[in-house]
Amino acid sequence: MKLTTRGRYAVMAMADLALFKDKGPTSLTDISLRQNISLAYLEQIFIKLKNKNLVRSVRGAKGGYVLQNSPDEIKISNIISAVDEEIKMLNCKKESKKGCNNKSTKCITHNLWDQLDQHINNFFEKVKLEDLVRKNQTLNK
Amino acid sequence: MKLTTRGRYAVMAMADLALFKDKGPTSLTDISLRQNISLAYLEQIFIKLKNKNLVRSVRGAKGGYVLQNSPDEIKISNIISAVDEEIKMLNCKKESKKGCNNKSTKCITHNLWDQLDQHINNFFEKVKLEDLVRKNQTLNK
DNA sequence: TTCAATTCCTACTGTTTTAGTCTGAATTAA
DNA sequence: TTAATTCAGACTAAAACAGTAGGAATTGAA
Repeated sequence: MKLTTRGRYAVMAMADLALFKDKGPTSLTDISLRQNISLAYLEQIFIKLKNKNLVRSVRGAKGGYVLQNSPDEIKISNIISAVDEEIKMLNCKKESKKGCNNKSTKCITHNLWDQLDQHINNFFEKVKLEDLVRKNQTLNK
Repeated sequence: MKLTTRGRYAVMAMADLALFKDKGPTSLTDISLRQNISLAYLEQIFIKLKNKNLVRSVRGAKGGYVLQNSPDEIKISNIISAVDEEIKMLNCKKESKKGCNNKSTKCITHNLWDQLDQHINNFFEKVKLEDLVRKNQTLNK
């Protein structure tokens, strides 16, 4: 799991979409203004979200994007991996090509990174878009 | 917690040091050969480890580096943060300067990243250098 | 005393990633 | 027809990353 601001923007945008999901398609212009993210950058991000079937697009005037599933079905992990590609953050690629088999001193840290990666993935697997939106609403009270 | 190969190299090198700690100072040349990390790069990394008092240096011929504490007292988190500087991986800096107070939609993801960061820190807090070395030894059986 | 092994110090560099920008085309509601 | 939108792809500035290079200082051993 790679973690960049692009991933964070994606989560913010999807949360925004969730908040306004009852008002028809949400345009990127709106999200751009509300979340203060450059429109052109959002466009790039949404192409990826669309390709991964997380959102559906409505073209033309009054168009925008709509969530493909309900917020309680969308995992944060899906959003992040949609825009940030790679799942593994630090792996043993080099060593594994040279025959890393978990038995050499070189790969003494192999398991450690593996476990951490599982940890992070697990964390984002548990959190749904719905959780963020709910949290935001209570915070706004 | 930022996670790069530099941090991983640092952990590998420290683990190597732990494995050979009974044989006097370990030279970077040795570590370089055993762990297959460039000597010059190791030098840079060890300057930082030394500045953070994780290792002690012995200059001159037959010199090298020695762990400052016993492996069961050295947390992985200390090693990584020593060489990778930053603790926070993704924060709300921009927004916080503009008055992010956890109440705005903009910072809807604020808590999420905070929690994740705690998660990761917590993970590396629990693991000690000793754990890696022990694991390596059993794996070598 | 000399030499080789070592740490120490600092500057430089090539590559990749990141976070965008820019331009323009296609689509469609009003 | 027009304005609002998505779609597409090339381009770019800056930073980070991983590593190189060159040499100075220190010190154990021959």
